[in-house]
Amino acid sequence: MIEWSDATIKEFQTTLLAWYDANRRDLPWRQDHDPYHVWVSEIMLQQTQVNTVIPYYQRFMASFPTVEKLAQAPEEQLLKAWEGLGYYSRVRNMQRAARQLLTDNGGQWPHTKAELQKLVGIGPYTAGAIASIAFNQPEPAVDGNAFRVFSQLLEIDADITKPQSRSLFEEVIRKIISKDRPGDFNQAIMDLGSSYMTAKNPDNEHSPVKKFNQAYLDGRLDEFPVRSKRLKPVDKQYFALVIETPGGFLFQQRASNELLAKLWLFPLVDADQLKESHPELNATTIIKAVEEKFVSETEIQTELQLIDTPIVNHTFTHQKWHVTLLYAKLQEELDLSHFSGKVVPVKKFATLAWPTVQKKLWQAFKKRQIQLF
DNA sequence: GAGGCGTGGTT
DNA sequence: TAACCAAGCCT
Repeated sequence: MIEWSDATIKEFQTTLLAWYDANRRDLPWRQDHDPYHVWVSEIMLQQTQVNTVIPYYQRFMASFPTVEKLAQAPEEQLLKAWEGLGYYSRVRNMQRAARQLLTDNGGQWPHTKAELQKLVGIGPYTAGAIASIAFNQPEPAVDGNAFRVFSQLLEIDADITKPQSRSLFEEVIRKIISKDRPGDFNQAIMDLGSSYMTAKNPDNEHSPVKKFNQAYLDGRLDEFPVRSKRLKPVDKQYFALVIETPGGFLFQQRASNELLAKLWLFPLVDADQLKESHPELNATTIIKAVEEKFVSETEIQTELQLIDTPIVNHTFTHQKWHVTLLYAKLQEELDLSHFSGKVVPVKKFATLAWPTVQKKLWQAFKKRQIQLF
C-alpha cells in the first residue's frame, strides 16, 4: 500500500470534484439533500444496482413521502412496494427505524455518523453516506465501489470481505476525503466506480484519475481488490402445492424468521426433509407422501397430480431451490381451521407481495394451463 | 466473524 | 450453466 502527500491529496480532491461537477449522474435522489430522501435511496441501493432502484424509489416516494407516512404504513403495503427488490428485511427495518426516529428523537434526524448508526438497518456505510450527503460531515462511506477504487488507487491488499478491512479503508479515506464537500466526494467515488473504474471492463485509460491509480500504472489492476471466494449456494428440493378451489388458490405467508419472511407463496413441502424421515420413498411414492401430509393437515380429501413441466429452479445468494409443482383442483371450499393459509382469487393476486420464485411458479403453472386447452 | 438474507445483469 | 458482481446489514 502506498501513501499520498498532502499535495497529492489536494490535487486528487480537485481533480475528482471537477470531474464530478461536470459529469455527475442526474438521479432522482440527487434533487436535494433531504435526509429522508438520502436514507430511502441508500437503503434501496444496498447490494442493488442504480437502474433497478430508480422506479422503486419513485413509486416509494409517491406512496410514502415522509417519515410519518412510512411509520404509519401497513406492513403488507410496504412489502408490496418492495416486491421484487430483494432483501425484504430492509423495508421492515426501515419502518422500525422511522418509528424509532419519531418516538425517541421527536422526528429529528441525528447529524453524526455514530448516532445515525444506532437506527436499525443503518450500518457503517449508510451512516457515512447520510452523514456526508445530508449533513456535510467528513465521514467515509465505504461501499463496494470505495473498496475497489481505493484498493486500486493505493494498492491496498487487505481482503475486503473481512470486517476488519473496513476500518483500514475508513482510516485511509478519512485523510483523503474533501472536508468542504464530503458528500460530493463520496458520491464522486461511486460514480467513478460505476463508470471508469468498474469491476469488469474498466476504462482506466480515459479515467479522470488515471495518474493517481497506482495499480493501473503498475499494470497490477487484476490484483485489486483482494477478496476471498464466496460459498456456493446449497441445493434444496421442494414441492409447491397449487391448490385450486372454487374461491381461488391457496397461499401461505412465510414465517418471519425464514427466507422470504412475510411474503406469500404456494404452500411448500420440504422434499429433503421428507426423504430423510422416509428413506424408502422413491420419485413416485414421495408424491403420495406429500398428498397424505396435506390431507392430514387440511382434512380435505384430494389427489395431487404432477403437471407437465413441473420443475422451477431459482437461485438465491446461498440456496438453490429446485421446486416441483403439484396440482389439485377441489370442488369444495377448504376448511382453513387446520391450515395457516388463505384462499385468494386470481383477481386479488396483485394485493399479495410475491417473491420472484413465486412469480416463476405461477408462470410455470399458467403455461401448463394453456397446454390443456 | 462467518453465514443468512434477493434479485437482475454480465460474462 | 456457473460464477461473479451491485450504493450492506444483522446475528
